[in-house]
Amino acid sequence: MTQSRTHNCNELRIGNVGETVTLVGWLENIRKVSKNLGFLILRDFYGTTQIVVETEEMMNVVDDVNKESTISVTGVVRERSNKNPQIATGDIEVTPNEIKVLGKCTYNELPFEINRSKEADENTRLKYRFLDLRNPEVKSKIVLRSQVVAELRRLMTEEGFLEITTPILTASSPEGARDYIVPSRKFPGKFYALPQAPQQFKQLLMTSGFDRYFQVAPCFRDEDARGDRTPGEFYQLDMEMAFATQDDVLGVLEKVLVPVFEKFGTYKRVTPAPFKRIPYREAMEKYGTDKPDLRIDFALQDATDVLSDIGFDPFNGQNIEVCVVSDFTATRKQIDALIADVEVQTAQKTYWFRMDEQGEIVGGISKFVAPVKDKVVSALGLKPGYFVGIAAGNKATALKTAGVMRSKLGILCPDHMDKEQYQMCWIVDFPMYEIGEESGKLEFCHNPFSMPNGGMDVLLKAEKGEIDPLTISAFQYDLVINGYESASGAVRNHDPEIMVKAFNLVGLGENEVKAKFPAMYNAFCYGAPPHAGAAPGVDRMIMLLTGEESIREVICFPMNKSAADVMMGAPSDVDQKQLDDVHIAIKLPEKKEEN
RNA sequence: GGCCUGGUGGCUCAGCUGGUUAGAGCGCCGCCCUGUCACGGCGGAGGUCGUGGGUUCGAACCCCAUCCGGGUCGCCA
Repeated sequence: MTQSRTHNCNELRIGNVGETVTLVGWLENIRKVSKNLGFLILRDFYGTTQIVVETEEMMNVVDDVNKESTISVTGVVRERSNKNPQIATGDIEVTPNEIKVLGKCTYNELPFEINRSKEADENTRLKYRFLDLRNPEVKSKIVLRSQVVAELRRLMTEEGFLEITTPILTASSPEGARDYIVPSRKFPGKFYALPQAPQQFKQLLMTSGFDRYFQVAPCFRDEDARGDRTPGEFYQLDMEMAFATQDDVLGVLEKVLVPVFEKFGTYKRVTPAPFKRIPYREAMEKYGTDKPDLRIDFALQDATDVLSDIGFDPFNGQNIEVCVVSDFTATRKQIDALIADVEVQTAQKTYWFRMDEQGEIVGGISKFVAPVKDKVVSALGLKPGYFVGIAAGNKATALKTAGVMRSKLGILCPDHMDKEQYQMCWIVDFPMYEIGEESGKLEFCHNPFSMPNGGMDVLLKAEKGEIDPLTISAFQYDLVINGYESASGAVRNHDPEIMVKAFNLVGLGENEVKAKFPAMYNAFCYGAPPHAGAAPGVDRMIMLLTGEESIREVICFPMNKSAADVMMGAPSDVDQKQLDDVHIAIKLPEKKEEN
């Protein structure tokens, strides 16, 4: 390059008129008006600037350059005769003396148009992610992510937290998700694992005397993807505090997250701290989920008493949960779509009826409801214009199904859901134990690291049969924002005796604790501080801040749903030499019989 | 792994009850145009309709199998 840039493409204003400048960037578009008049749009990271070509020679230069090549333009800034108020540099244009190609785009046709890349097929976008990211709208999400992470680091540091990195190559952990494993060259037949979270390391840091730790931590889990869950890897704002209580952790996170949401959120209304704390059981009863969207202004109601015995077979002897929605205006078509939607998501049938403007029970299962109208109306407080969505089944199923219906109804009824805000709450008092669906036996509900509420006493009582272990809650909490689980944490069980007792209840003993968490158990035997922490998910936080519904939009180079990187071609074959080095023999799954 | 849904020029999509030459917009190429800004006008190239098999006089369309996406459940803090 003979001349480096003097300005970026979002910089020149009317005050620069007359200056000779050099701009560099990508040739976004050429609007050719005649043989010797054309307009080039030059785009760089910062913005765009119009270049006007007014000679046939210069036009010939431009004609040979494919769009999306990088070029350098040296010329004079001039006031535009036709200004464009839509763009920051719309008052001026540059008349070039020299146009140089810096990096040729050898293709005259692209896989998609840059400014409309979001409409293209996702695998194509991911394969050409470097082009996709040229789209300012796409790029802006990554820029915002960088700013948010910088702000989180600043605020955490301000609160006295140290950022400490923990190993990426570590030991496989027996709990939770499938591990990504890495073969060892020096230890034939043994494997490292990538951490699912720095959980044990951060607890060891507490035991080492670090008082407040955090890390923007990569976490690896070999599980299938979702719209809001990437396969493979994701990032957490992992944090832990020594000698801290649940209140201390929730307080810090409220202090850090509220300003971030206020500053970077698409919506400017953010739940003020302290956030509402909803016990797990109450959340299930009222919303049918442990991640309720509190932007929706109605809760579930139990209608078992009024509806289970109306002679409608699916309700017979079942628990009935209903969503009662006032001023309901959705069409029959929308109701059908809603019912179908809920059925797909829950594999459960749902039912409905309405009270029309004349006060008659109509639609859906009204035939069965109309005979007991008075009872139903008074029990549910119905008025003309009300809609009732119904789920039936055992208690848990009815609640869960009605919970899904509630979230769909919210979207359908703007009067009942003010979307343009962030509604945060803590779900607290998660149960410590549950009956495993497969085993039928008592199991840990979440992870076994959490301190039971009541400590040793409550475990001893459960052991003696004085209380039901299912009633024991843990100091375990989730942060829920607009229906997304956005952070999860706990007061940890730092006492080896209580830990062993907690394992005793699920039929395991000291040996199992030692075998599963050798380093942590050992460390806790040398004097551990009570400690507590949490881990907000960074990717999901950026989704909420940007309003994106696909998590892949907030990750710079995401894998596709099947956990393939179609741009880099990962996963890929490796040389036999590499396999030999790490003592790996490949045994492929047998192919299905071909007929 | 189960269920739902999709696969038609480079991109986005239409294509009816199976009917003979598979369309549109954008992009690309050529010509025209002295103030465009989603520039405009005229013309053109570009498709084995994901793949394999079947039904039929005839298949983008119907059937079977299979591959590849997306959503969802299982799974997952």
